[in-house]
This record gives sequence, structure tokens and C-alpha cells, in this order.
Amino acid sequence: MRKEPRQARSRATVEAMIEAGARILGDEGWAGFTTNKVAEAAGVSIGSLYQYFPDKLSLIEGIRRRHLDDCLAVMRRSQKEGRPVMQFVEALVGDMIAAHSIHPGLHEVLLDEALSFDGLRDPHSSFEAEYLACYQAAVATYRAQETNANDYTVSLIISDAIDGVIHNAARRGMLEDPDVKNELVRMIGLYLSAGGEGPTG
Amino acid sequence: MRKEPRQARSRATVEAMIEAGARILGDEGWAGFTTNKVAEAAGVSIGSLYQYFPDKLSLIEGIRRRHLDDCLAVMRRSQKEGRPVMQFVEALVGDMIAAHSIHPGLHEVLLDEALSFDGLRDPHSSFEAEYLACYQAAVATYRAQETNANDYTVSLIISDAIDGVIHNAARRGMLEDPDVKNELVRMIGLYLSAGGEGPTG
Amino acid sequence: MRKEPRQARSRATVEAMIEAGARILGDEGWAGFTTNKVAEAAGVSIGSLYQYFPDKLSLIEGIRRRHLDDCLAVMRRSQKEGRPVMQFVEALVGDMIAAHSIHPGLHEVLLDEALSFDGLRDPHSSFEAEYLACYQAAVATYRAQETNANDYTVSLIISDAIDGVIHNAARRGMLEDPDVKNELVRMIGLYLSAGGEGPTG
Amino acid sequence: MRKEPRQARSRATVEAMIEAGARILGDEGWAGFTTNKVAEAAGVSIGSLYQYFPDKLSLIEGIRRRHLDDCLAVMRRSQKEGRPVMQFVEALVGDMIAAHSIHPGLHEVLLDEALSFDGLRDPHSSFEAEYLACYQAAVATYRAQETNANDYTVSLIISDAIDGVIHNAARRGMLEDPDVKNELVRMIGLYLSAGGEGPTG
DNA sequence: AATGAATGAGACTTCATTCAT
DNA sequence: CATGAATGAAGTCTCATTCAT
Repeated sequence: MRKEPRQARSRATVEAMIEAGARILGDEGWAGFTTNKVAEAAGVSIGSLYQYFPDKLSLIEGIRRRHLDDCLAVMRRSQKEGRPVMQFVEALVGDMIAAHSIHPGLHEVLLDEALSFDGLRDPHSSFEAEYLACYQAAVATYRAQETNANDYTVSLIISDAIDGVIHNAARRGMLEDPDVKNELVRMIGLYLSAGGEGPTG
Repeated sequence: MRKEPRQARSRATVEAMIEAGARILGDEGWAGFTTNKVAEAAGVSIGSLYQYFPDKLSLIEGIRRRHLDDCLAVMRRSQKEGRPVMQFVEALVGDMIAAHSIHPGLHEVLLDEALSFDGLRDPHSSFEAEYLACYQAAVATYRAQETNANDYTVSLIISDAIDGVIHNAARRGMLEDPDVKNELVRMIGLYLSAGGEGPTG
Repeated sequence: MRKEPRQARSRATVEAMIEAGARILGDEGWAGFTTNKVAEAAGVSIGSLYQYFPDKLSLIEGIRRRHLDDCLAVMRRSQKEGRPVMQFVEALVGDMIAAHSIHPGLHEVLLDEALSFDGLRDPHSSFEAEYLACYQAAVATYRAQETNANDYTVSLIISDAIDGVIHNAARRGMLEDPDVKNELVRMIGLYLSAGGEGPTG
Repeated sequence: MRKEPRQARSRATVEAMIEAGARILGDEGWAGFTTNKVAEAAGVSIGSLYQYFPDKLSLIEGIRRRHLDDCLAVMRRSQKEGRPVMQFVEALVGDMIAAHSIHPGLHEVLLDEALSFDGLRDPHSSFEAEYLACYQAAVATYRAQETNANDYTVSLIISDAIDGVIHNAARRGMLEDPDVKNELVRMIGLYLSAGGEGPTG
């Protein structure tokens, strides 16, 4: 960001621009996301937008930071001391679904931005590191038994599977379907609870 | 397509354009995908591209059709008569990883196009229907026990979880990691084999 | 128009674009009329042109509206209370010649646009209606005697004959020739003054 | 033309291209007139078109020559020895209306081509000279009395007035209206028959 | 600080014309 | 000769960004 907002009015302006940008990016994707449209939706002039964000990339990164902070907050909330594994998984899946429901589509657009926007600085790695660290902590706590795979790999499997199911459910408008949630919880729960021997086929 | 290629020369041209387009779309995403760049990469003039594809969207759809045909072929190959469940899951996951390795990133770009490109006709629904039908057939065959959820929901969970894990692994350059494959196979296998009771937490 | 010019600067810009467009359309016809050329002739960037006119057609319509307003003003000026018929015809023809002299060729290009430019909204019908209404009023006042034809048909004959003579005279660079004007006045005057019996041949 | 057609087949091909071009130019105007479209409509390949017409301009000139020859034939037919003036005018107007009805719009498009196509060689002047010579002969024969204006000017007035009325009637779809024809005949007849004194106003 | 008019590189697309088959 | 695939200059239009007010 070009300039740290000092006054309350400035902070509100920045808020409005990030919020408007998140909405447009989630609703219309990269194709509909133009700086002029964001400025108009935020109720400010294009000149003001460039006062706070030196270019389009900065605006995107502002939107991403905001969204990822929200996600991390959700993640941490799901891990309360001493919860049994199934309660954790249920809370986690439920909260992730809720997080995706605020700006449907936004999450995936932001994670895939590398595919859509070359020059993006720090391609979400710092967020992702922290994000995965949360998963890893949970895995270390709840994992039933050691397999060949380390905790990190198991974290990836879980986070990415949840991601995939929720993302595609959102695409299909099935984010509210209780069966989807239940089956996802069941799959993750089975995976975490099972011993290393795996299913016998 | 605007014109069906008749001569061998024009068939090769269309091939080259679709191949170049797939590579650019997979490597550089929507942002790098311009008709001029595709024409240049295919070694033809921009005019030739527009002789066969009336507009950019048609080219994208051509690329998608080609890719989806490839995917369906892979899907069907994994289901051989009488295989035990774990062999099926291993073949499926292995083949999907292989399919994603040809043009890394292409698959997700094409499935998410709705988010990035407004006017795409027939948003992959006809492909997806057939794609899911393959999964559903496998689920009907291999599913251990009835739960509340129907076969369709279980198909979604499996296909989308595999999708999510592979897509994100590709993003991280971990598509070749054997642990990722093994754990993914283990998770899907457990989910398919487990009875309806679910894990106890 | 996409955007109403608010500041004085932008009003001047729109003026310049319409004026430059009229000149180019009159001088070079449809073939020479490109948005880039108009922008350059107006001394603005192509982006500014598209800020006020959403597409090429809108610019053409802007030019037409301006020209037609000018024409109607001329038409109305020619009809003063109580003038004898020959004074009216002389004033009318003289003013029409003057109107055509500002941007020679523009008038015909604009009336014939349907032949040259497909998508033009409202093909000059609303202008033409008002234009012909002026002629009809004059015919009702000055017509010597009833024939089988109604006032509307007579209006068409007069307006289109004047149109044809002036247009072709302009084409030949004879717009200033006094004989052309005198003979045209004589023909229209004879036609209006003659009784319904017609010439005997 | 690049090459004089020698064989019957070639002559038929050239015929087809000119006919198709006239139709497209009349129906769709300059905007719809492309060499590829003409070739397709004529049922030949674009390569064949360029075998006989070295460029687009040549094709246009071919179409024009054909059309003007038709017009001249009509013109000459109207002037039979010893006809009274009104019979001549009626025949002339009737034939001109008929000529315009074959390819409505074509005549005006061709006469105004200077406005639409810069580089047209010999902008219809040689045709026009002959065309006007026909009118002038008729004027010399039928004109009632000398005025200040010479025969040439009177020819212009008549030909251009007829042109304007017919052209605009065609534009309005009123080419078949008998009132239009009758009034046009009456106006021209009055003008030719009247003495030099003009109407008194 | 805020505004919004202005800029112009670059994207998509057309179509007159050429040339290998 | 005929075909039609290929070419590329040129035109329309968008949108990130700047800067005078």
C-alpha cells in the first residue's frame, strides 16, 4: 500500500475499496474486476483508489490479506483444547463452509491468482504457510497412528480435499446441502482416525 | 468452429492452435492467454486462427473439448471389470495425476472458467455430467455400505477431493511426491470401504 | 452518449470530436471515417473518444443529431408568415444550399447511412418525420390547387427533388452556380403554383 | 479486368460474380460488400474472383459498368422520334423506376461511391457524360422556351430531381406508389413545358 | 486529499490479397 | 485454371494509470 491511512475517514475509504473489490472479484471473477469498477462500487473516484493502492496488484493483495486473515481466524477457532477428533472435524468443515459463503468464489479466485495474474508478489505463500501450520497442529493432535507419511503431507491431503469439495460444491450451488457436509466430515474423520494399515482391498 | 478443416494442412493448423492454446492457458493462465500469442506459439498467423475459431471463446471451447475428451478416456480406463476397490482407487488416482501432468494447471483453469470468463457457452456441464457418471458407476460398484447419502453425493465427495488434492499439489509442484499419492489413495479407499457408522470420536 | 460532459473541458472535447467527425465524414465518406482518425483530428486520444461515445455508431449518431438540428433550424427559418410562394421557394432553396455548403457531402452520407452501415439505431426516421412535417406545412400553405395527390406526396416530391439536385450539384462542385439555383427555384415554383390539370403534351 | 474471358465458361463465371456483387452491394451496402462474400455468393472460390478482377476496385467497376449500360439502354429507349413531351416524360420516369427496382439501392450506392471508396478510378464521369448527353438531347427537343439557363443546366435539374425522388422513394419503400410517379411526371412536365417567364409569385 | 478527464498500449477481430497445392 | 488455406495491416474498443484542477 502506498500510504498508511491515518485518519478514520481514510481507513473507512480503504475498507470500502477492499470490500467492493472482494465482492466484485467473488461475483464476477477476474474478467469483471477493473479498478474503475471497484472505485465506483466503493463510492470513491479512481484517483482516490490510486492514492492508497499504487496499482491493481496492490489492491488485489489488500483484498487477499483481508480474506486470509478472516480464514485464519476461522481456522484457529475450530481448534479448542481437548475436543474429540470428530467435534474438531465438524467444526472445521462447518466453519470453512461458512467462510466460503461470505464471498462465494472469492477464495478460489485468490488461491488461483497465480494462474490469472502473473506479477502477483508473494504468491500467497506466507499465508499458506500459516494456514497449513494450523492444519499441521491439528493433525499432530488428532492423528490416530503414524504412517509412512509425515504430518505435513497429511495436512496437505486434508486441507486440499476440504478445499476441493467446498470449492466445487460452491460452484454447483450445493454449499448448503447437509449431505455434502456430513459426507465430507465422515471422510476426513475416517482418514484421521484410521490406523496406518489402510483399508484392505 | 467456423469452418471444418478439410485438407491435411488445415487439420494440422487446428491441431497446432489447440495444442499451443492448451499450453499457454495451463502455463500462464487467463492473463497470458491472448489470441495473438496463441497464433504465434502455434506458428500461424492471427488470420488463420480466426478462420477456424470465430472468436476467442470458441478457441477456449476447442481446448476444453480436447482436454475433457482426454480426461474421460482416462476415467474409463481405470474401471476394469472385477478389480478390487483398492486397485481401482490406485489406478484412478494415478491416472488423474498423469492427466494433470500433461498440462499442469489447465484442468483447473478450464473448470473454473465461469469465474474468469463470462460468456462461455455450455459451462462444462455436459462434460461434467459424463465425468460424474463415471464416478457414480464406480461408487455403485465399490461402495461398502449404504449411508444416508446417495451415490451421487458420494461421487461428488470423491471426485472433488481428488480434484482438490491434485490441483493444489500441482500448484505446489508436488505432483510427483509418492506420499501425496499414497495418502490420497488411502483416504479415498477408507472412505469407500468404511461402513455407514462412521468413525467414532 | 456514455457520459454527460460536466466540466467545461469535457464539453469542448465532445464538441471537437463531433466537429472533426462531421468534417471527415463529409470529406472522405464512410471509407475514411475511422475512430482513430476522428480522435486524432479532434486533437484527443482514442480513449477520450470512447469515454463519451460507447462505440462508433454513437459517434455517428451524435454527428447526425447535430447536423439534423442545424437543418431543422434552417427549414423553419424559411417559412415566415405571409410570404408569397416564390419568396418562400427562393429562401428555402437558398438556405438548403447554404446548409449543404458547410459540410459538403455530409447530408447525403447521413441520409444514406442505412445502405452503408448496418446497425444504426433509429435510421433517421424521427428527424425525417419532423423534416417532412415542415415541408408539409409549407405545401398546405402554398399549394395552388388540389390534385389527386395529397399534401404528403407533394412534400416528398419537393423535398426529394431539392435533395437530389443539391446533392448532385455538390458532387459536381456546382453548388455555387446561380443558374442551378434559379432553375431549381423555377421548377419547384411551377410545380407548386400550377393547377391540377398538369401540362398538356 | 485482369483477363478478358475467352471461353463461354469464363464469361459465365464473370457474369455470376458481377451479378452476385450487384445484389450484395444493393442489398447490404458497402458494409456488407466483401470480396469473399461475393465469391461465395457467386459460387466460385476467392481465387477465381481474383483471376478475373485484380482487386476489389475492379470488381466494383465491373458492377458499375454493367449497371450503367443497363441505365443507358433504358434512357435511349425512352426517346422515340416524334413523341410528345408528356409521353416522353412518362416513359422516362417509368423506365427509371423500373431500372431502380431491379437492384434497389444499387444505383445510389454506385453514384455515391466517391463518398465511400476513395481510390475509385474514373469516378463515373464517363458514364455520367453519356448519361447527361441523353438528357440534353431530350431537353433540346422538348424544351418549350429559352431561359437564361442553357440546356446543360436544365438537363442536370431534370436528371438530378428524378434521381432524388426515385432514390428517396426507394429508401421509403414507395417505389410502387402511383401518386409518386404521377406527381414526378407532372413536375418535370411542367418544368419542360413552361415558358421562360417562370411562375409569378 | 479528492476528482474525473485524459492517455495510449495492447487486446480482439476483419478482410483484401497471395500462393501452394 | 481452380481452390481455399494462409497472411497481416488496420480497425474497433478496453482499461490501468496519470495529472490538471
